[in-house]
Amino acid sequence: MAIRPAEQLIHKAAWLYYAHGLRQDQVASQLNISRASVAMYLRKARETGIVNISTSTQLFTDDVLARKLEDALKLDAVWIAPENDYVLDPSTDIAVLAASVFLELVKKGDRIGVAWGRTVYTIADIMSYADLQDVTVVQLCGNLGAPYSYRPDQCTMEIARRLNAKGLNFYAPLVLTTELLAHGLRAEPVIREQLANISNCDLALYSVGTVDADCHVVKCGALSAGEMTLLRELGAAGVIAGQIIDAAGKALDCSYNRRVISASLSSLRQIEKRLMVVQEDSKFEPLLAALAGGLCTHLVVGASMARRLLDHAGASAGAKKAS
Amino acid sequence: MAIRPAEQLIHKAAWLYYAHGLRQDQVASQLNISRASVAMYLRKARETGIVNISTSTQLFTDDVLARKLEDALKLDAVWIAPENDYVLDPSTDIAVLAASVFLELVKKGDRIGVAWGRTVYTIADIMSYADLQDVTVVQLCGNLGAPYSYRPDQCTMEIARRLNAKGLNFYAPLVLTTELLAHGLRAEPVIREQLANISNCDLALYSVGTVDADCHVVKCGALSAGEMTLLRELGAAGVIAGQIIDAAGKALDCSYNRRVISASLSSLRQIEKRLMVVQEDSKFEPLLAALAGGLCTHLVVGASMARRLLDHAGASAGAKKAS
DNA sequence: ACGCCAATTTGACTTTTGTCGAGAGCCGTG
DNA sequence: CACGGCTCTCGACAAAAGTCAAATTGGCGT
Repeated sequence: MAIRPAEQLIHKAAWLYYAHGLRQDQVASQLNISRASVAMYLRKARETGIVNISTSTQLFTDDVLARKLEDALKLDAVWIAPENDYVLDPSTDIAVLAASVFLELVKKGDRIGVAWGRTVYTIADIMSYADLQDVTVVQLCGNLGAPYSYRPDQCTMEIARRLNAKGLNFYAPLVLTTELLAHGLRAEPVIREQLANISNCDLALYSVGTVDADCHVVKCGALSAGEMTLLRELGAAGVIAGQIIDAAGKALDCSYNRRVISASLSSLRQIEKRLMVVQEDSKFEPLLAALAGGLCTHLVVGASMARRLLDHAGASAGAKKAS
Repeated sequence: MAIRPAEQLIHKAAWLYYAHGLRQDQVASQLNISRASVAMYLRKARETGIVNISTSTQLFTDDVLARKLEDALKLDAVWIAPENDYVLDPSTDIAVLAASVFLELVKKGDRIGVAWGRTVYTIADIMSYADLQDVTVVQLCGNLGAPYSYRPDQCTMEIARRLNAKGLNFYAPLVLTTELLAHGLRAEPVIREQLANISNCDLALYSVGTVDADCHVVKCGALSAGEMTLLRELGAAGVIAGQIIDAAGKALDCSYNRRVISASLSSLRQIEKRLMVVQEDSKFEPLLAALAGGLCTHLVVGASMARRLLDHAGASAGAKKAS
């Protein structure tokens, strides 16, 4: 192995600056380079993850609203991203928070299941680097050949890369044309093994999808808008790991679900920590469905969604009491 | 436990600054406090560990180890050859690394002192070619007529050849039979000049030798095994450029050292960059002696040796603190 | 061997951050 | 209710960090 002077220098600069607390000009004279170069190296160090800066997310769990939601929804932990007027896109806030939360939840040696979607990919994209030994990131559901940049395998690999973990991909289409074919494919050893191992995960990361005519699964071509309309009439309430669930959080009894290659809801429920992240307020009903189905133990949402959830929980509790 | 408002502010400031990348003045206006307060909160956040800044550990194990060693041993630079399970001979790795380090340290117009030994010769042997004008390679110690392939003059000439540099040899025996003769030879103009010029070197390359019964100097016939045993009882701890040093890195007061024609330790210490390369783990004690004697500013070792050195440094630091 | 291109490094400049003393608010006490 | 003693906050200045065009270096093709 040839030594990489650049990386060597970056590392030395980062070490002296962050671990030793030297100033940049001191680092510069130590390494016989200009201070400007030191500044550049330090930026690279931050970008490449040679140094990690992480902040505690305690603030967001200590929120009164978060506590109330934990109680109301019987969740292990809830984080609420505050609404900030200075940020253009509140959903970014949620993703940033989710990334931090995710990193806090990951432990050495964990096996992590990752689903797919814009939310998950956004989280992966802003997640800071870490090096967690023996962590394995597994893909929870099949792929779609769609021209989307956030394919399941990409989400998995990107997160694995950021954590310096092992990525375990799973190359099957998310949905097949016939149930028979899906059944056969699920029986394939390489697929079966992957699916069987999902319940051994320690942590899952997913969002929930809507069931609109222009929702994610439709855009990806897994379903046509017409089929989706039909499914909604049958009770479709949300999408979890590529599967349609009803308002109770159960897998909808439909041909589509039977043609999907993905982690079963029951295996997902066996994962100890199920981190659900919801960015858009429009996902209220799908989220309720996922919560009803016990598909979530840890939740990251925005403040407005949190309030809606709490109102809803309060209202239904009140209704129950009244009845 | 509800956190106190002050702590809440610290968390918020830390979050906005570190996770969101806002500037301090933006954080200040967001929280309706002055920027000065923000700066103070951020310091508190770092001090109390609400934000964590860490340099990557697993991913750059060897680099981190090197930085720690630099700190512990007060060296200018340390390089650590990683341990690869797939390489049969780890010492080759060290030599390869040492050769590139050496080439990096050489500057135009430098004068380089080269000692001798298997390590140095191995380095010379695998060193890639370079064209360094005005570089002069000088021999640090006298020759031995032994049938070894790595005589001091060979090491010097080989390195000079590789660098396309001028080699300055020095034809005197390493050790003479009487102190008087050694004294006389050292006074010879041609020898004296060479020795006097050693402190003008910019870079030195050497390893350290052991003081076993079958060590290098014994094998070369400079000393008999019996003499070496005696010397070890007198405190011999290692061999540098043909001279015996004690555990403190000082030249051992003995007849042998007085009969040696070599660069004095004090002249070696005047060389700005002293690159020491140690391949064998068995050279631990000799290396400690050389380090104690300040005979090394740049160090290339293997990972296991590095760990031993760090353990030792940590232990002695602990002992000092305890006493 | 030569000159050209890309990448790196630098010095000078701007912006951002750290620090310090002054002052404002708060609370228990006389 | 006025008064110290206390902490917290602010404004202004000094120090440090970030940035960018220009210069240098090193590699590569002719």
